[in-house]
Amino acid sequence: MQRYDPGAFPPFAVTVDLAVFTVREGALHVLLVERGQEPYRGAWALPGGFLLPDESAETAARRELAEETGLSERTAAGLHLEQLRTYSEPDRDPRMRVVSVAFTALLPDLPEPRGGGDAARARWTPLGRATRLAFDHDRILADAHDRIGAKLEYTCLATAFCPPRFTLGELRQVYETVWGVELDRPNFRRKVLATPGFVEAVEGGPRRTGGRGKPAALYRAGSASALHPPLMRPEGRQP
Amino acid sequence: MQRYDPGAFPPFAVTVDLAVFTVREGALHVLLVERGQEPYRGAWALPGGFLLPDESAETAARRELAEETGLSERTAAGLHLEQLRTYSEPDRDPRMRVVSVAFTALLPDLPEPRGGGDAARARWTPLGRATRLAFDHDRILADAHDRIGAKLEYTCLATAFCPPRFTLGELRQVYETVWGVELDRPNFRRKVLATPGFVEAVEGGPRRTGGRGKPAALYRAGSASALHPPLMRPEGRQP
DNA sequence: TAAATAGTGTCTCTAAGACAATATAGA
DNA sequence: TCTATATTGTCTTAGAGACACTATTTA
Repeated sequence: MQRYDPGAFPPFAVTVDLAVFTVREGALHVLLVERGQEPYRGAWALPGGFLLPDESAETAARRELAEETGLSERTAAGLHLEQLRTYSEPDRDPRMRVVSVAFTALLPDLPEPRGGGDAARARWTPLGRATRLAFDHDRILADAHDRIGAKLEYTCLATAFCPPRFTLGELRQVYETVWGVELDRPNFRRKVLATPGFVEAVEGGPRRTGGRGKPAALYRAGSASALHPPLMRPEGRQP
Repeated sequence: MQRYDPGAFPPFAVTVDLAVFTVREGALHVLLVERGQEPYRGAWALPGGFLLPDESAETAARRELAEETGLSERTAAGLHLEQLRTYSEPDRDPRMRVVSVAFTALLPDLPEPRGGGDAARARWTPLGRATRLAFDHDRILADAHDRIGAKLEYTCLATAFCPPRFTLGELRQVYETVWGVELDRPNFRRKVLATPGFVEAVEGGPRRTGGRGKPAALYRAGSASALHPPLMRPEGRQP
């Protein structure tokens, strides 16, 4: 920022890439698009695109998210979106310098992406099959997965995976799916309810979680954002 | 990343900004440089600069860190450097679109930056007096401070603030300085020593921490990077 | 001596983990 | 009936917080 010589700086293209996750049928899914042009034509990639001249990366990410999922921009404006990190290796795009700001977004289980334009090529893909992606998107996706796993430990973010009203069973399944572990039901319940502002009880009738079993009480996301103390995943470490 | 039209993308300048912290005399200090050109001529700013055509942001950050501190690139290569986030508001630079990838670095207490070039304008500044910085650097600095405070809780990063051999008193002062709290000495000691790989005892003679008092045993950083369970700061929350 | 820091030991309380037992649904 | 889920409750244990006490240095 010191040597200031307008016009003499090396020009870069700046893009955003989105790692958009959801939990469906007990498996973590990520939103992928099929590339229509070279390079990597026909390969799957994270959705994203170039920043417009007067957009911040956050604004561009929210716009791309709305375009790719078919959500209204108004709905997309309320979704949880968070910067992951920026990828800037000189060779990450075969034909020019492209610096990409990556974001993660967590969505409740939504219908298959509809709508015109880019969304037509978008699909929810189980994380295990989201491999051999274009560019360095395998790496971005792995980083995003690590990040959300870690964030579930010390934030209330898991509720972003749930519909507006959810059962504690559904919330627990979010943790189990993202972490790939089984959690003790009674202990999970105790921990969640003992954390002020994590969830709030909702009147309305109870609902079944898995088809069978006793119907469960409904909750909505609370006002807290951090978890103190954290809800640590079992087995200590994971790096 | 989808609509690919080489040459038709909006061009951006890409820079790195560095929030370099150290603990001296019981206070958190940050490395600042005085700007020599417009805009913000004469104002203090975080060190940083443009990416060279074949550099990643990480490489550029390490190069700038070496230039600004006067450290050899070889020494700088071993220092802890971590991406904070990317700042891309359209109006963050008054004359053109500049996207900046911000990094944090943690250094042990070093002599005043020496060496030629940019380092001549660099100074360690107590965090409380690092205000009214150029561009959006107040915001970046605040984000960086938040981040390192949080990272001390669940990583072994505090040792990056210490010299190669340090006492537990020095390590505790790092926590107390960054968090702005007092920690119980015996409990801190118990926690650190009970975490495998956090620190390792070193033979050598004991050393005084604060001038007075019983000399303390020396330790060096261990091989662990994460802290399980975390070393939470008192009073629960801080946002 | 007093003051400051290092280090040991102890007690309490919270919270996590394990797990038994009961309740209510569908197949 | 059996099975699956929800919900309540109990017991044990690890770990954090508070704090007393001793040890060793400088002023």
